[in-house]
Amino acid sequence: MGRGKIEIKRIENSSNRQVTYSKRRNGIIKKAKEITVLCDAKVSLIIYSSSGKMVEYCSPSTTLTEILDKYHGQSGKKLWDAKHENLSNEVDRVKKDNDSMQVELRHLKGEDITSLNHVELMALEEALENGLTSIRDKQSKFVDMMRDNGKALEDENKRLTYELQKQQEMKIGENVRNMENGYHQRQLGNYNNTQQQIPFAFRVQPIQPNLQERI
Amino acid sequence: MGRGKIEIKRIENSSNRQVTYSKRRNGIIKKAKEITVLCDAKVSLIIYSSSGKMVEYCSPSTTLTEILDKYHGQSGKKLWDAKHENLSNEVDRVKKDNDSMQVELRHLKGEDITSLNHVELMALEEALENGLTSIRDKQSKFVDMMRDNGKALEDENKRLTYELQKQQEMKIGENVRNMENGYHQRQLGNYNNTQQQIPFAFRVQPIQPNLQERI
DNA sequence: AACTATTTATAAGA
DNA sequence: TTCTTATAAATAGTT
Repeated sequence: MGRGKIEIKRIENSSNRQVTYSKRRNGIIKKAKEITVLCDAKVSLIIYSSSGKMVEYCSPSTTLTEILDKYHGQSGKKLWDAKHENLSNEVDRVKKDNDSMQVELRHLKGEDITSLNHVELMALEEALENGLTSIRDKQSKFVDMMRDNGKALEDENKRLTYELQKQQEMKIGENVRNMENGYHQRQLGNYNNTQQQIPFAFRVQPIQPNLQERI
Repeated sequence: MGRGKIEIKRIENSSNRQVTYSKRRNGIIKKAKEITVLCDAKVSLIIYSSSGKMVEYCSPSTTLTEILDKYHGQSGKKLWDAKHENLSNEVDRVKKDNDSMQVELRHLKGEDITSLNHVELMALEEALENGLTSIRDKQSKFVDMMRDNGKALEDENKRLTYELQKQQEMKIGENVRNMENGYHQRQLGNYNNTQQQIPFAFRVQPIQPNLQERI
């Protein structure tokens, strides 16, 4: 039905194919609607283009779910039963895994071990010892790090204290010289309040400990 | 398309409706086949007549299940009933449990602990120590039991040896008396083969250690 | 189910 | 994509 007759085989020209697809897709959907109205039929129609785009028609009197339910009943084919079974199996499998892990965990925590034999207990003991070793290792690294850090802070503290002392002494010396020279001092504060008298660039900044690991 | 134009509304005459249904149903299926071939499309078409009879077409390149999978993904509508939803959820939930147990197990085995902080490590260490304590406790009970059992066996052995000795001596004394009395001895065996000469009730039975727990 | 007049769908072109 | 139109195809009513 068109300017020329066409053979029913794949249209090789892709834009022609696309055009024909749109036209015929609309045609089929129209036909589906018509048979639904004319003949009281129920139709479910799902079409994917070669590019994967989907269009769907389902008679307004029903739903896809309902149609598929009937389909399931009449065709005898398993549609989602297979899926259901798969899911069920997966649940079972995962639950089994779960249980065995739960048992393992309880054993590692020293619970429910009455049923274990000597060899199993030995293995458990070894696993626990290994775990403990790893964790204590990690802990001791942590402690080392803290100690090193503390030491570094201490050293920095000493250095800063020394710097402050020096600055303070310098300042006092200068003031004394200024006073000796008859220089007018506007600054009348306590000389012990050293922070006020040190230029900003020399003020103590909190150091940022280079903790690579969380505390 | 026919001898006359028809309005698209339900055909009241039921036999006309049935005839039109057959014709148009075939027409749609033909169209579905054609678009499948011409345009590389995938089509799922399910039609129910008003009497409930079903026909189905599905492009040969695919399956209804596959189409419905895609549909499920693209439309976002849930075709699978509550049952499936529940199962899906359960799978997810159980998998989540699984994952967290897996992590816990690995931690207890001293693996993947870089991400843990000090407090978490302390907790882990404590758990491991508790586990180790339980298991060593159990182990030592087991050793005690073995030792007790060994001791019991030893004592029993001594008692039995003593009994045997006594029986043997009694037997010899009896035989000697018999010989002195001129009693005919049919039995000419070696007297050291004591087992043969002790009444059944006195024979040594292997004792069954009362091990309530498996070894 | 077959026939066929007519309507409808659509291929090709714009 | 959309419109146009010649033609193929579908089908309503009839036999």
